[in-house]
Formats: sequence, C-alpha cells, structure tokens
Amino acid sequence: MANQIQPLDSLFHALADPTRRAVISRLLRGEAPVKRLAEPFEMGLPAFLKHLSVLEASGLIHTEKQGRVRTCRIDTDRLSAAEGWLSEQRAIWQDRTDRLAVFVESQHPTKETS
Amino acid sequence: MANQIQPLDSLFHALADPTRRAVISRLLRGEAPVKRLAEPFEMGLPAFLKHLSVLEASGLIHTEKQGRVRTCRIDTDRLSAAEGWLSEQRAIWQDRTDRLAVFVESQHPTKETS
DNA sequence: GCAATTGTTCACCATATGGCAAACCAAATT
DNA sequence: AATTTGGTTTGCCATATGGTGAACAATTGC
Repeated sequence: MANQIQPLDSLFHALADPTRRAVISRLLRGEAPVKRLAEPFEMGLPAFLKHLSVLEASGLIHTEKQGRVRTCRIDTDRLSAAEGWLSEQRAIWQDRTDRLAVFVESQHPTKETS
Repeated sequence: MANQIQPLDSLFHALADPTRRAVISRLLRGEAPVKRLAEPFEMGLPAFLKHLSVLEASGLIHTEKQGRVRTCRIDTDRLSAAEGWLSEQRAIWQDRTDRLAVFVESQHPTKETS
C-alpha cells in the first residue's frame, strides 16, 4: 500500500529504452551472463554496461559475479511495482467513469437501466 | 497484438518523472487548464509547459486551446499501452515459472501432485 | 482602451544520457 | 608463462533534459 514514489522514477526511466526493455524480456526467460546479453546489440560493451547499471539501479535486475563472468537475473517484484502504479491509476480512472456512468444514467430516466 | 515498440520509449519516459505522474493522476480525475494543473508545483510555467509537451508527445494527454486557456485531458489508451507491455512481460515470466513448476514436480515423484 | 490573466517563446545554464575508443584487470585456457 | 576471454574503467563527445528569467502575444474584464 505504502506508495514509495521515489523508485518509480528510476523504474520507468529504466523502461524507457528499447535496449533495456529487450534485456528485461530476455532475462524473463532465464538468467544470463553479460556477454550473452550484449550479443544481440550493436553497441560496445561499455555502452551496454551502462544500460545494465541503469537496470540494476532501478532494482529491475541484480547481478552477481563469479569468477570472471557476471550473471544477471531479473527481479519481477520491481516489474510488478511499475505495473502496480499503472493499475492504481486505471482504478482511479475507472472509479470516476463508473460514477460518471451512474450519474448519466440517473439523468436519463427514460432509458431502461437494464 | 502488433507491438509498436517505438512509442513505448516516449511513454515510459513520460512516466519517469514525479511531476508528470502527478499531472496524470490529476487528469484522471478530470480535465483541467494549464494554469490550474501547474499550481501545485514550484517551478515556473515554461518548465511546466515542457513537462506538458513531453506528456503530449507521448500521447498520454492531448490539449486544446480555446480563447486564452488551454485545456488538458488524458488519453487512457496510452496508459493501457504501458500497462499492456508490462502485463505481457509478466505473462512471459509466469508461463516460464509455471512450466518450471511442472518440471520440478515431475522430478519429485515422491511428493503428491495433489 | 487599459490592465490583468494565461500562455508562449527565447536565450541561457547545469547536469544527465548514450555512445565511442582505448587502456586495463583478472580469470580461464593452452 | 602466454594468450584469450569477459568484464571494467577512463576520457571524451554530442545531444537531451529540466530548470531559470525576461520578453512577448492574445484574451478577457473593467
């Protein structure tokens, strides 16, 4: 319930880039090392690492280094947090339109309420 | 179904700012002119207008000027688009974890499947 | 017509973002 | 020990972002 608004900034910011969204989609199918994650993209590793650190700062992924390979996995709770805010907003809107519908209904006594 | 990925960039980017999210929350309760929208915030109008234009570029709001006052209203379809992408992703993840659960189940013939 | 209200535009600024190349480090391989 | 591999750090760059103040419309109300 407690709306910790601050992290939403970094969350949505992390989602606002096609590369990062692709990484998320990829990680939803299972963990992967940095190199493999980076393969589909045309940028260099340094640029890619920046994207990863944005994702990690947002809490959407966390990574662990073992030997020389860093493995990345997703934190679906953070995804749900983003989804949660959106569905909260939709709830607000739906509640309002529902009450509006009732009001309109009450102004149209001729139409049957069915 | 057709995933028009490009607009997601501007969509999530628009959501990645507390001012803009507040504007959205406000507009979900009903349309409002620029001046009234800007009141709760401490920034000047030029800065606020930039936020509005980011929101408008993302399609989350559209505005109409009548006389000297510009009225803003929200486009809930764009909100649903963002929510849609997120729930798609969750579906991917859930499908995977479901199949994983089935697999784990099949490796544990001792535990009853209930 | 004058003045207040409501936006809008402009020039400017500091910082963040997203990319590069190149040098570097540490773990595996051979 | 030498080399490859996987990742990291460091500069550097162009552009975008988020804000400011000041000047500039254009309506509306008196």
